Amino acid sequence: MGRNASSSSNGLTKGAWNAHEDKLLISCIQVHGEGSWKSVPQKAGLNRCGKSCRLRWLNYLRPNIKHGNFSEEEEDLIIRLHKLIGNRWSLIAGRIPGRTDNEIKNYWNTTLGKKLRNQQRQTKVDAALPTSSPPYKNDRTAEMIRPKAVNSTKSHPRNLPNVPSPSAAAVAVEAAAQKMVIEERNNGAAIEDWFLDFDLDCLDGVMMFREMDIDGWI
DNA sequence: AAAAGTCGCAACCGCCTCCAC
DNA sequence: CGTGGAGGCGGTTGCGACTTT
Repeated sequence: MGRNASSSSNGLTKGAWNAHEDKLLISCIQVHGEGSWKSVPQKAGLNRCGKSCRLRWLNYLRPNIKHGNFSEEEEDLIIRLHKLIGNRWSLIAGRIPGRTDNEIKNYWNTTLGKKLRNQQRQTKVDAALPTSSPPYKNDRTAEMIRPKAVNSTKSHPRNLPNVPSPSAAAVAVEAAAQKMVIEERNNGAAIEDWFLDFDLDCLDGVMMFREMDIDGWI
């Protein structure tokens, strides 16, 4: 799968990696560590650019990377995180041990996104039928928002979720997400991580409120 | 059996931020 | 303070594998 090996205009090899190249890269990193990627090709004796080496290592060769099907728990977590923070794949990947941002992104673009769109469509059909169950009931993904692609979310820090009113928990999520933006700018990843935990708790709160609302409790 | 269509995923591209100078 | 290079990220592409007709 992937692309055939070919040479770029600057003479560097492009396309699919072969077993020999993988071996060279692995042994280089075992010896020198994940230091400066620019110097890795030279150290490893590879005719690749540093970026390509980095990508190959991070997405495929790195130890403890899980390959294969996503579990239901992982799927659920991806959906929840995506709802919360949008297409920030590296951040999502950081929450799912053994999965890479690229893999999650691919999974989303192929399997999950499609699945959710189908569910959404089904929800609309159900909603149109007078005897159908209320929307959202037992469906955490009914309001999935797929943010339009932007060049870099670093310059557009958040695609904030449109959590439905009138839930008080929704307000809390919104506020926490806004705070994340500010704190991210000011203090970096540690704070972001903390707020992500907080937001996940809030998201559970939103779901609870929503179901209570549907059930007529509030 | 073979052509056409679809899917899945590794890898590339281009933009952004960070940081050393 | 401005600049340039490196690393990181998300979007997109290319192509083999698989499925359908």
